[in-house]
Amino acid sequence: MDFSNGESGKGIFETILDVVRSIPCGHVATYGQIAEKVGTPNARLVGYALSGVNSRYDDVPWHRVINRLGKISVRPSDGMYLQKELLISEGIRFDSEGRVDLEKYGWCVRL
DNA sequence: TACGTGACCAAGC
DNA sequence: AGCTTGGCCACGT
Repeated sequence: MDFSNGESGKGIFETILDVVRSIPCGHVATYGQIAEKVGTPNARLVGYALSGVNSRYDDVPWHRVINRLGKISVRPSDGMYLQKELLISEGIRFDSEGRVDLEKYGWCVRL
């Protein structure tokens, strides 16, 4: 991948990463919400961007990003256990189905 | 330039 | 909330 975007033309890639960085501690966001924040891409690109973060960036709380069902989208091979541990460390709880309460930990969606 | 891929989402059964 | 189908966009070869 060529991340040589420079300051002149920040690619959507970093744009998504920037939004992920803005996720507050102890909260989780869905791909759809991030997509909404970025304002452009489909949720699919969010997951695509994070796939790169997983192995390239370490300053992005990718573990706070989950799918619409409030479940971890990452495969066990990618570090899904790590994500669960990180979320638990933030105070987020998982149910028997490995899902998170979006109603409680959802980014700011709950009014 | 074109094809295939991907940590998704929405709608239909 | 279970499963299947279609669609969208950016990246790699």
